Amino acid sequence: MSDRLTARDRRRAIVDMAWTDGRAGVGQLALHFGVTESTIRRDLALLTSQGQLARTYGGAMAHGLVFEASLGQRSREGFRQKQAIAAWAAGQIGRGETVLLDAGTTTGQLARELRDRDQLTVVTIGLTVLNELADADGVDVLCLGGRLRHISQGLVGPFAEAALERITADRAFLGADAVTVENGICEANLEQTRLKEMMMARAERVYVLADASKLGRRPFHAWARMPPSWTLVTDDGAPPGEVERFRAAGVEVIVTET
Amino acid sequence: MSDRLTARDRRRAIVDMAWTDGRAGVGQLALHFGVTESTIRRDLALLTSQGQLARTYGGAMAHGLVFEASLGQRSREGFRQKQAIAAWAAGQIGRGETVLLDAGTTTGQLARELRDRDQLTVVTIGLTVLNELADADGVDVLCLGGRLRHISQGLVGPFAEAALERITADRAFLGADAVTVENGICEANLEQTRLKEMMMARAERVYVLADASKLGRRPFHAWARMPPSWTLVTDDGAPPGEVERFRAAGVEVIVTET
DNA sequence: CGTTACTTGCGCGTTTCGCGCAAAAGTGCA
DNA sequence: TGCACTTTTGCGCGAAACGCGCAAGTAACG
Repeated sequence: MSDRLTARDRRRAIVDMAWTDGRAGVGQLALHFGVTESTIRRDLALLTSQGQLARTYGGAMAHGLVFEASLGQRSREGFRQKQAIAAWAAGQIGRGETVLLDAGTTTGQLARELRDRDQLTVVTIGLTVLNELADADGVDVLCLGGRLRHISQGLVGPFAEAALERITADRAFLGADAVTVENGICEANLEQTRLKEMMMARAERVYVLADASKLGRRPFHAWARMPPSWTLVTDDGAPPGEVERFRAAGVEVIVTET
Repeated sequence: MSDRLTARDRRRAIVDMAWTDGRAGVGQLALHFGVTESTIRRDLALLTSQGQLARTYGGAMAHGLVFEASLGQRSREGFRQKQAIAAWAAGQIGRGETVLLDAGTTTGQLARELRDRDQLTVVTIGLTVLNELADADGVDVLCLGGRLRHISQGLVGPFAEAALERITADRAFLGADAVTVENGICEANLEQTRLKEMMMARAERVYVLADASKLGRRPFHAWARMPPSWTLVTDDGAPPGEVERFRAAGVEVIVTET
């Protein structure tokens, strides 16, 4: 404080302070560095535009990375639908059960619903799921491991497959890029579909969580074969005809109300 | 929008919108719900006090869980030190290498330094590391899997151990609850120390990242045996005598300047 | 039906913000 | 060293956002 720092150093120090204390006030910072509040405001504006801080009234706060990453990009659309689907799914899970959770925003929502449970074991390959349950002391969380797919924030590959062979679950909740009556779950590549097939094989009951926008689409050409019996959970934006076709094919379909 | 919602519903909707869009403005919300900005401000104040939102200038944003979890509790103290240690460690890592990263805040910082790298493989059991690298497209990230320890945000157990047997790394960077000259790394239980021993065995070079506060303490009674040669990275808050004792014992010691 | 608790809109004074401008400090080059 | 150029800083001012109190309106409950 005795001598003035350069602008860059001061800005880095501001970020540090915000990270350390969680929050830093304009006046407090101005006093600390011996500069005007204007200067601090300019710094905060710059740092905010760089995404290093989040501006608050009268100061700034640090904001985590995961937030931007996992939420900002994808779960923008269809939050309500996913929320409704997740809520229904959470209702199916009883005490003492072991459930298998796929990667994805919907399963992330489901994990969020499970945060306050206890006597529950969650096995997952999803980073969003892990984060939601990071502080859920009552929930036993098992991560299968694997290579991280940055796009889907999920783990795939041999580690996950090897670990899967060593566990079973009461229920498996899977996401999907798309679902059709004829072929089942569609994903970007075979590595993912193989993993999903294995997850389905290791669970007594299989649920596919897919909001209405996922039904009937065929964006890719990798498909996971479905077990004899499974449940599709979607929202009331699903075309009734499409729902009927699934039911006619022997699939149990749950339509949640948003 | 045609009809007015109840206050509680509106507040829940606000939280949803903030989660979905990442951020919601006061004016925008007021318009959306057909109420005054005052009302919105009151809602935001309430929701903020409940910890559901973070207030910003002119609106509010959802604040992730990770923030509260990883920052709020632990990395408060010693941020600068950990930062310096992590920066030095990052400097050791070259292109094309495979590095093993332990769980912990310091290794999380190290991961942060590696976000912009490419041609780099990171193998880890730390949730903080995964989160830092979730969007690092250039970095191959492998997660070993295991049971999640909520306290340390790290994975332990058979899955991690089994996966470790199938890989090796150029360097391993480990955290520690404490380090002593006589016994090496101290942790809360044997499960963790065993995992650390295995990680050390699978890497060519071993670095222990421990800020000054960790040196010489003995908070627990589980110890990991150290390899013949390893490097201790600490900060300049370390007592010179302590540093000398490590050096006398044949340990390479790096003292970073904060 | 009356009481109670809650919610909402409005007005007001206060705090904070952002921007423009000119002085000061730092940077690079001959 | 001296000079031109860029960056940074302080200050003033109008605009925006904020919190608070009050009165009217609305839902909850016995």
